[in-house]
Amino acid sequence: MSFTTSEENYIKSIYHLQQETGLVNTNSLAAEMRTRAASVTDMLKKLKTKKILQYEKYKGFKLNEAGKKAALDVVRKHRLWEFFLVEKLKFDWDKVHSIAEDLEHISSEELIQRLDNFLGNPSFDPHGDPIPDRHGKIPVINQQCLSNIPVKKTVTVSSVSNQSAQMLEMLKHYNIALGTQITILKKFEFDGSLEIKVLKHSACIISEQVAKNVFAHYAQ
Amino acid sequence: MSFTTSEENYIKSIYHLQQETGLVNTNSLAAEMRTRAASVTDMLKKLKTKKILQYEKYKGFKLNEAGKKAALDVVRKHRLWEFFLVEKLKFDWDKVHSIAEDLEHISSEELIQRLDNFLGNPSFDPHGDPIPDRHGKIPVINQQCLSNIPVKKTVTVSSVSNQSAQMLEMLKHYNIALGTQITILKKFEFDGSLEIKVLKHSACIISEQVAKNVFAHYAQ
DNA sequence: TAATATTTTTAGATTTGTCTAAATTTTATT
DNA sequence: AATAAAATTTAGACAAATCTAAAAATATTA
Repeated sequence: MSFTTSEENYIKSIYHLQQETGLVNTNSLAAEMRTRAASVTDMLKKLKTKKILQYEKYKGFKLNEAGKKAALDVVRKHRLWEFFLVEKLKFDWDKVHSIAEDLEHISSEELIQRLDNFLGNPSFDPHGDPIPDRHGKIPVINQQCLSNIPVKKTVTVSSVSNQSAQMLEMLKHYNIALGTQITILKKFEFDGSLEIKVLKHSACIISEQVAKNVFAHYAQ
Repeated sequence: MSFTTSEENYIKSIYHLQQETGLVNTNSLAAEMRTRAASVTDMLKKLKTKKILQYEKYKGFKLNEAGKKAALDVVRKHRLWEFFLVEKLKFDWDKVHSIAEDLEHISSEELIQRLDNFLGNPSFDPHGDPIPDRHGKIPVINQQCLSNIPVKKTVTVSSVSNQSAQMLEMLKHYNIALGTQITILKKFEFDGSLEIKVLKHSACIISEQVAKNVFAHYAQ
């Protein structure tokens, strides 16, 4: 089954939302996609006739297995292109999203398989997000946000959930990047902020908001 | 000025045709694009309002300077992507055209400039076609089809004008690729066929049809 | 040059994806 | 439970890109 660019964008957004809420509702999808609820309803009918959506009027909706596979195909393409843009073309990681949004809709199995091989079959994109394989299998990593890491433990940064330019700016300031090793020194109950030691740098304090968005895992 | 994918495809085809005939007419563009004459007329009106086309009803049409620059932008993107697909992803050169047809419509100046640098600013694509620079300047090469090379001269293959799978098959058979050195041994007046010597291979005879489609230049 | 053929354009329809405004259904609140 | 509010869907419109069929303009030829 093949999909239009617009269909793929809806599929991707539904997948994203249903990861968090199970069932998705019309308004939240409209908000996510910056479109109108009426447009969402129109597309839902189309996706239902394509048999990739469980959808009953007024009841909410979610992708079925075929729909999830379709979503993972798009996610795979998106993340492989992001990896390419950062690793090969030397883009900053916060500049690649919108270009990858276009590239992800190029439909050629062989292109993506060759790109995957050319890049060395990476498991995670430049933001630390897992890259599904061609069967839709997602690599797992035992990661936790910094707030949930106990004091005195040392961990390696594996992903960042807020990928805004503002967040990137903060992380640069703290010398935090993917792969950076961090030791948790102290937790402040008052505001949830953390004192941390970034390897090769002096100790510093990060807010709870930052700590909740930076994910890390224990040494492999 | 930016263009839709459809507009870009028309612009590219008009450019291609007007290189050969100067003025382009509706039916030949419809044939080239495998669409209907009525659709062409519709698009011509649009391109005229965008001020990139000289067009008078029933009189034929051609791109003006702005239109040519737009066409060269698309050609540049197409050929850079083809180069990427062959050199980096190891596609066969006859498999890349349709994928490059999609990639060429991704619009990001920075993407293309970075891709160009990543590829080492190539001057010619895998078919030997020149890659315009970002200003629309086309590298020139003193090339001639094999039929026009005098007997006893040795030349280097620089491009192939017919890029069909069938042609590729023939060239593989003759051990001819871009960069191959060929000596013209004899011309047969009867049917225009040529006896040639491909470097490191024994002499063979190619038809006039092949000779007219293989371009070559004298040693740099 | 008058009749015929070809080319090109117009008129009107279709599909996809979107929108606004109104109607309907569901949910929340008094 | 009745009413108000919120969420969702429907109805109808629009723009882009295409198409078919018919009309208009141009070119060919007898």
